[in-house]
Amino acid sequence: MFLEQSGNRIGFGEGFKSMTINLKQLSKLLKLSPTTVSRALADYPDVSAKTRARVKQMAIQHGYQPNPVARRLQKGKTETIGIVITPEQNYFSDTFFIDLLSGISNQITRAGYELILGVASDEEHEMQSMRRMVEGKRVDGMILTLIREQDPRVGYLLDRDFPFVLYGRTRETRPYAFVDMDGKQAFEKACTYLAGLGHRRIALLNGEPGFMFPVGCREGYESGLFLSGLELDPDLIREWKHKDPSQSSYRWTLELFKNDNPPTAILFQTEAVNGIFKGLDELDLQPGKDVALIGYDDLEIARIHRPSLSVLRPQAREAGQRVVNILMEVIKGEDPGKFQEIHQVEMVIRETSLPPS
Amino acid sequence: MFLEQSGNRIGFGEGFKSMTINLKQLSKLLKLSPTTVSRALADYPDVSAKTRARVKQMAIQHGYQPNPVARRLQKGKTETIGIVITPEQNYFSDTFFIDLLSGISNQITRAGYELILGVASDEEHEMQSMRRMVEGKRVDGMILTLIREQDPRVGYLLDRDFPFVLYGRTRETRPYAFVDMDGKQAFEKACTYLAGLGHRRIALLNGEPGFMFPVGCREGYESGLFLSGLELDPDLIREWKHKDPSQSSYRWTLELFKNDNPPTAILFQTEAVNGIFKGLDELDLQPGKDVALIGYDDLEIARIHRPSLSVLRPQAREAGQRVVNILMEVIKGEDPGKFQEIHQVEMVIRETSLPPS
DNA sequence: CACTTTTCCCAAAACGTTTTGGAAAAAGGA
DNA sequence: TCCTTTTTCCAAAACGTTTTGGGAAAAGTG
Repeated sequence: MFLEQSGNRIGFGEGFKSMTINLKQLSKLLKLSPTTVSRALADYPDVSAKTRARVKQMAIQHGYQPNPVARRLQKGKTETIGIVITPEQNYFSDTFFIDLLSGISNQITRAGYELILGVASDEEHEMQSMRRMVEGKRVDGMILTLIREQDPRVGYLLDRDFPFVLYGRTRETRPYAFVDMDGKQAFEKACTYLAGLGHRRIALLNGEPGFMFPVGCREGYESGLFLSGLELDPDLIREWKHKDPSQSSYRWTLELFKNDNPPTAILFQTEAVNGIFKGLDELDLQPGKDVALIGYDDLEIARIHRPSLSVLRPQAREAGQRVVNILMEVIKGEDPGKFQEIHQVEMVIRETSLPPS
Repeated sequence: MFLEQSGNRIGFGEGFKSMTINLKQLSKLLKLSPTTVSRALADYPDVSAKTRARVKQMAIQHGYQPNPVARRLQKGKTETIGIVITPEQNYFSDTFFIDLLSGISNQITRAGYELILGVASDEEHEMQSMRRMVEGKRVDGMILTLIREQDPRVGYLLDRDFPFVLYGRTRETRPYAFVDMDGKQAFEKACTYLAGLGHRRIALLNGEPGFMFPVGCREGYESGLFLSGLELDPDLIREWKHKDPSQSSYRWTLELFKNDNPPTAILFQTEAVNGIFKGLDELDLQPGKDVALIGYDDLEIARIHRPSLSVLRPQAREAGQRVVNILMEVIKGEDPGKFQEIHQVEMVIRETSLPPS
């Protein structure tokens, strides 16, 4: 094997002894032009089957992979998708978000793209991180999560026609692409289910206003009550704080039971479950027995706890994959308004959804 | 403002109306060569202060930012760092990991680099994802977390002299760079503290063998017992399963108290706390009152729970920043063996570390 | 003034791909 | 056979930077 080393630069990793071959070297080895080699590997029809096979074999043998940076420059694409998360995002606290991320990441890899991650401490840095990606030409598209009702990020991206997909929805009249869970249908289902068991006082411990996801939950709750012929009692609705789900839901739980006519069931986001359990414990109420509970999101704690928690379970992985597939279409130039998906949420009945005692 | 549009390509985002200017256009505007503009912006001394100022002002005015892809190609660097996480990694389950990631991300951004994220479902895909980054020339360096005692990733990277830094340690004789928490010192401190309160039967509910972090915990535990003049009783040591911390720690908690001479205190990783609480509850033992508890990692549950949990608290953010700073040095060609940091862990005494009753 | 040094700028090359626009050779058709 | 079509390949340009290797003008020096 007389492999000429001469053309082998140092670089792409400094101390790292690059044992990789580039297109020019490979073409020299094959006694072909770089053009032909490139086109052979890309399955262009204007290279004969015989040489194509020869090229591919040699490419594999030498472990040739086109340098992605060079390809990106030529193609005028970064082949990169951006996402920004925030630590306060307690959303992140369990399997749900990592499942979403897992679906996103795998699908991006499958497309030969890269996922770059920003971690921002607050809303301002979140915007800043996104702008760096967009204006710095570091990504071809953005994925947004934990959407607010009025979300400046969406306006920003729409204004400059930059490709993006939301996981969630926002209040915005211009068309945009999103994948969302049908929180409304989910809470409606849970609410009618509980009413069907005989519950008449069903409370809602909802997410903090400002974010979009509690809106659907509330709609579903109200619709569920209505369908079951129950009155809406504002005293049975409370909202936990996003920055501190446990503490705030704990306080609201105590509050709910100061009611003359306390609830026999609570609907809530599973994030808030620790506070609820603590509150009930303090009130000497048994979860599932004295108070029925259904949470939104199947976090680990829901399965672990005794009694195990009945939940509404969104399919995070699948949603993540859809987000990416849609984003790829939008990047290709498809009309974002065509891609608006609302996914069903399944209900998992476990031990905390019994009839009232 | 007569901005010539002619040179403005479509590309870098397709439908996205690029309102950005490139070096050539900027230099034309300034009636200077691209060379001079580039060098002015990079503060080379061979451009006069006057033109440098003029260039910078114009660059800001037009929001010029060098195209990172082009720069990377020329510089022969990707300006990108890779990290691969696994969802099963329950490590990920709370603030600890996101804090680490936050420190990493911010420091990387500060350096003008990018963080690309892989999400792998298991060990095999973890390796595969890393190889794609390394062999595909997609990153200049790797960050590794959740290190195993025998970790094939480390050997792989050492073999090809590829820059990397571990958060954690492994069994490997060749020198490599790492940032680790002093788990040994932490558990020793916790153990002697409990012994100082009068506890004589201190149990260790440790992480699963195979990973590196439980090794230090155990060493510290043993050393703490020794320093306090206590005997090591193998019956007081158990290991929870990484894939299912809550369930396994629950079972081991019950097991520990079948002992004729049961423990009055338990040291453990906070990840396992739910199982322990559940086990104690079932045994009608009050956490903190009947059994002292100190966990490793200050997760949200530790602060929320009543009684609140005494913990050992590693500084994840700072560690993340150090990992990046070190990685930058290693990429520059510095000897990795020079960078081996062990960070102290502070102990936070809350309500579950009282003397035995 | 003549020579050297310093200051300031720039043209050209390079990074590793893909695309463009042929061109030579082979095959087909009369 | 001659012309047309098809097949197969390739040289050159382009993507947007930074670096290299000067070179002209200005400033110093004797």
